[in-house]
Amino acid sequence: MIEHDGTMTTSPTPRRAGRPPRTSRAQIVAAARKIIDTEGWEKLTLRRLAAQLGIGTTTLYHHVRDREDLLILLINDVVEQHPLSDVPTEPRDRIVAAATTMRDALAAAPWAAEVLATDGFLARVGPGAITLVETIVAAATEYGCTHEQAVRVFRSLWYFTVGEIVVRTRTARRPKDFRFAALGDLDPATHPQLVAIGDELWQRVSAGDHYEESLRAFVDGLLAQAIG
Amino acid sequence: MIEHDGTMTTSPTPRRAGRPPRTSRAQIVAAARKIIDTEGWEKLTLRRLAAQLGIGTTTLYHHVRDREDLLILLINDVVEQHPLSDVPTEPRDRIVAAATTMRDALAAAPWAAEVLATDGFLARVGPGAITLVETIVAAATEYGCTHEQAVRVFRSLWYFTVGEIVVRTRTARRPKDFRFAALGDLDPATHPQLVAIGDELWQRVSAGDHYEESLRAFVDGLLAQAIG
DNA sequence: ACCTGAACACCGTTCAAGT
DNA sequence: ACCTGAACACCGTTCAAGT
Repeated sequence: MIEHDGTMTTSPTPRRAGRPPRTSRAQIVAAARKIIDTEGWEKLTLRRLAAQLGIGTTTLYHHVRDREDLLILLINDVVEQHPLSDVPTEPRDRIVAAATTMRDALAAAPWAAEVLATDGFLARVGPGAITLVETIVAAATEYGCTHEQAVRVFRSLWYFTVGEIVVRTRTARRPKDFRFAALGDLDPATHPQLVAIGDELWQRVSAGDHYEESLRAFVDGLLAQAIG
Repeated sequence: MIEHDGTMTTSPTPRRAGRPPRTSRAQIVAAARKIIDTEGWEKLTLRRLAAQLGIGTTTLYHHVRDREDLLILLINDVVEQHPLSDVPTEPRDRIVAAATTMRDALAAAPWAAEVLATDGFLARVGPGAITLVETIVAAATEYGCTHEQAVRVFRSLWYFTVGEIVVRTRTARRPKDFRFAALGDLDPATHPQLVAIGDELWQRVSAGDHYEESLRAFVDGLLAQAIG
């Protein structure tokens, strides 16, 4: 059956009776990562993955519930590889560090945007991600938030992070000759500021990474609103 | 050919020579909305849409570039139906009003989450959405932001809004018996705050709509960071 | 207990041809 | 200029059967 605890079935520990498995979840994750790295994540299908593993497609269904389960498995793998290091003592900085770690892990998984837009994601996150949630909630509480306020702080930052990842992923895939829009072609009478800004500045700002700076503004705003 | 200006081909205005079209973009949008409303948005495929219109599937490709183009067409339609009303005079409130309008329009389009996670979205938004962008950027400028800061303010709020929509959509589709996670089952030694919060409070806070409140905190934080 | 091929029920998109 | 059916090249998932 499916081990949701991530147990590797190649473990030498004696298991339930029956035919021993030839395929482990660890092997599946490794093969999936190989496909993603060499062919691109869009090419990751259950059929290809089975072929890569040299097994029948339907065999995969003994190890993952469905395609979504596979993607979440991969996300948890990536999060596990991005541990929170150098935890700051100041609660405010700790929130920023934990959220930035979440962002960096998701940014390293180009398929995150698709997973985040599907059902039941938060229900299946692994221990690594849960620890980041605890870190943020605990820091907010330490700062003086009630439990309810702390949960709201987490959710707000989670929305911001998910949005940044979704938009970032889309932008990265964008063809080179892409232009946000012809801002210069807009009517200056109705859109004076966008015309004044122009395509060049817009694109330059969009290309920059201002996640942490905006995150800090958000944290400050949320904590000020909660504590006063 | 494809009219990206949204011109209805049923218009009585004389058009380029040739066989007159039997299908208009307006008809396509109407048929798509009917499928979404009656069968659910997941059932909206090009094949079904063509069947609904009583035309061949391939005929659709004369009116929309591809599936993504269709979805963006639908988004623009929804945004057009959610105009920004009662524009506040105070810049800060104007930003909040414009962002909330964006959110409300996207929340009314259950397929928005998928579109937002695909390529080239911002490049194809219609006039209604562009006006909301101008409103936010202009208000930030009026408050004292430079153009660069104003663009950053918009992008930050856009991330937050996209994330809220993506997470909200997923949560809405979630089966009734869903539980975020068994927070009570976590080890109190490693996750004391999450255990203390518990499933009941977490779910209650998650179910609530705190978009505008958090948005206001974000706007305050961003403007304070920019202006000091 | 684990693995399998065949089959089911679909997709989006392209192409050459019709009116 | 507009419309079309057939075909291409796939999908995820289920099922009954094998070892």
